[in-house]
Amino acid sequence: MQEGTETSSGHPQETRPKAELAWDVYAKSCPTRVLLDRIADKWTVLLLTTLKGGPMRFNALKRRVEGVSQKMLSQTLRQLERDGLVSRSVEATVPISVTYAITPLGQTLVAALQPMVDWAESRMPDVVEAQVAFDRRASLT
Amino acid sequence: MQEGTETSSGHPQETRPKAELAWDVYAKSCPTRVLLDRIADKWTVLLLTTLKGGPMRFNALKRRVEGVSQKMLSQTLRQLERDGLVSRSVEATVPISVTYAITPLGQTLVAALQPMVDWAESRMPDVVEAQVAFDRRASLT
DNA sequence: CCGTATCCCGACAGATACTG
DNA sequence: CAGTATCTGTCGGGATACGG
Repeated sequence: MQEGTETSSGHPQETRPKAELAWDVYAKSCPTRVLLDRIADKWTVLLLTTLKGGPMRFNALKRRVEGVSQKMLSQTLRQLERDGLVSRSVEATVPISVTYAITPLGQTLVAALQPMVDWAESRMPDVVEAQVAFDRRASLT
Repeated sequence: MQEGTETSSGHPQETRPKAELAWDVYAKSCPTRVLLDRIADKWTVLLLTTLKGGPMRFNALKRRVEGVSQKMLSQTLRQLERDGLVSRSVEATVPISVTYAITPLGQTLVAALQPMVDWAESRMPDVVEAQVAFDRRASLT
């Protein structure tokens, strides 16, 4: 396994064994970074919001999200399970079936993310407008 | 320039010219992904919250954030400026001086991000606890 | 059906050196 | 001081194939 296995580091691309300060990103205790690394994950939010609608099986999720590879799906789900945001239950049917569900903790996260989503929906036009203006200015240089 | 130059695509790693559906990540209009790509950016939130405390010069920011390279700093700042979240003003002093400040729009984003930050601070212990439990279970396999 | 293991490429961060 | 240019290594993550 190549990625997503670090136990508690939190620095995705730490490649400096020499420095003793090891650039603790901003302050001594900045839990924001840790959370951010999770949210930054391409599929985390998508899966969490999807599971908010109710428990789902692996392949159902795969179909619903559509674009996620098996690798990323299982990888992300395991991450989420490890973080206690999603629960995994196995039923010993003939072809084994696994169901994923959002946990209460996961629900609180989704709720906390809502203002961000709302912001995106209401303010994104402003951002796009700003981008267009910026690009126009840049292009006529 | 190699990265962060795409004008309106929004898909960071689109490498499939064949498919006509081109996996629009989840739904037809999902501004969440666009915003997420911005927030996922390693330094965006950090810079935004730093600038919330008041305007700053380039090197001042570089010192304050500590860990960011010139490249990533200038790159991220330009992104933020393009998105209309940060403003850039140049004073023609002898050694030129440039000041960055957060815009009103940027402030609304920071505000919208606050619940997420609060969540991180209050619930992160739960997450860490879940991780420890998960890893214990995994290790004794 | 539910994953894990392997291969491989492109994106992107960091370091360094140079310019206005 | 405020950047840009380039080079390089590392890692995310898609495709594929295989195991329980």
